[in-house]
Amino acid sequence: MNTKSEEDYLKCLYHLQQGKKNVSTNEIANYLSMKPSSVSDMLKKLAEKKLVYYLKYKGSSLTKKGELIALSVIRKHRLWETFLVNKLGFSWSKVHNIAEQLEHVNSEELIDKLDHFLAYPQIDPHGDPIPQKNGTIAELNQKLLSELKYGEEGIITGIKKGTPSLLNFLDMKNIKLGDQIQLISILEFDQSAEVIIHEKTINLSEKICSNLLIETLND
Amino acid sequence: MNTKSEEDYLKCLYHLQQGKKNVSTNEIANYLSMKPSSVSDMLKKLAEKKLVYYLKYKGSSLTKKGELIALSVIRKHRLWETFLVNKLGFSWSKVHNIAEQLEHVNSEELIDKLDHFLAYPQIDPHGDPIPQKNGTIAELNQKLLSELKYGEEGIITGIKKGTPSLLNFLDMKNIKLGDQIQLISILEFDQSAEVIIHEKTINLSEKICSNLLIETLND
DNA sequence: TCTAATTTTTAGTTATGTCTAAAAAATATT
DNA sequence: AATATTTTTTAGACATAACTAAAAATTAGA
Repeated sequence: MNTKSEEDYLKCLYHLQQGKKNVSTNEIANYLSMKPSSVSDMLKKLAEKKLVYYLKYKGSSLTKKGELIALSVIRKHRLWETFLVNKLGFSWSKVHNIAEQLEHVNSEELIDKLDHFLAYPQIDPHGDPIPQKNGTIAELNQKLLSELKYGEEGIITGIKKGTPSLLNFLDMKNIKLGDQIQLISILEFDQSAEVIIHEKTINLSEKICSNLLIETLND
Repeated sequence: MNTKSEEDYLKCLYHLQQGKKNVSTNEIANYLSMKPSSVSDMLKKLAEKKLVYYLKYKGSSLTKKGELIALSVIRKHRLWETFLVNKLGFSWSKVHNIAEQLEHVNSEELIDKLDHFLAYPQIDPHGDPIPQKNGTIAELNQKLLSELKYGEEGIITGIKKGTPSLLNFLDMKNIKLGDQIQLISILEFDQSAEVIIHEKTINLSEKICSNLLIETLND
């Protein structure tokens, strides 16, 4: 088993590594709010355990083994966030710190059963994909609501241009980040959209559709 | 905040202290699988934090402050066990180790919301009472099924004389430790009992009723 | 290319929480 | 009551994971 600290480093490396070959010691220190010297020590240790590639002064990256551990921690984090929002009624924005603790609870059976209880969710309430048990993870795929295909669904993850009037409108309709939304059709005469949200069909104007960012899954 | 280690000592002290004034260093060491020297060190530290009373060579006991922390940890432990069994479908006997980890997750809001989600349970799946938020805790109150009042309910927590044939019978009926049971009435002619279990009414013979231990709550 | 600035590592320190071994106190035995 | 046994504490060591300060390597600038 790995310590909480090791898991935090692996997860951090996973996030910082996206699209790069190597991550610098300073970047990690900055991300984790630690001193570079502490990071050097830990990288040496993780390299000995064959969880990261590490060349002095040249940065580090995850090995396959390290990546799988990082993904399993991220999986746990995102499943717990889904639980906190969907089952306990937490708001989107308050779950991160709690999930940071829960992600280090160690029991494979617990995570399997939680996954089942949540009906095998694919995306967490922030719209991030949940890694599967085998380590596969769907790619992020953010589009405007107006760009969805008919029938396609996803999670509202952002607002392109957040004018107060738009935010007010969303607030009034009780539409929040993290809500699931499905596009039914776009009406030809005004480009407004029929969507299903909160299990009801409503109509959203073209202006709204071209400002809501939706996270969909690749098949 | 307190460390996981401190919380473990406080909880241990709470359990060992039941009915006694003082707990010896060796008892604690034995319970926690640690060396007495380690326990001495920690007791000194907890005494400084005013969580335990501690007189060298004379044993230790919880202060009011320490007791409240112990109760809050036990509350978390038992709520999580209830969640694991009732919501995730774990068996009674496999939840302890997982709850030992979950009980140290630190978020008052999380526990409040979990309590609500579980519909404010009073007893955990082992039949132990769940401390309330304010630190009150119901007394243990184990009786034979045959001793319950009509309408009284509780949780099956043990078997007085576990003959194989009784265990087989319970197995066949799918009656397990941790199941909720309510006594409806006892029939006069053979002392057999009408009970509700698993939301169905069934009849149990006198022999069974005088061998099943039921944990009830005091009002 | 040679120095200056930046990044990274090493060396040594600290706090937590465990351990072993030895000393001290309390309890039990004769 | 004096000694033996048991319990408990103290003293010193170790691992983990952070830190500071200084040294070394790398990168950037003139």
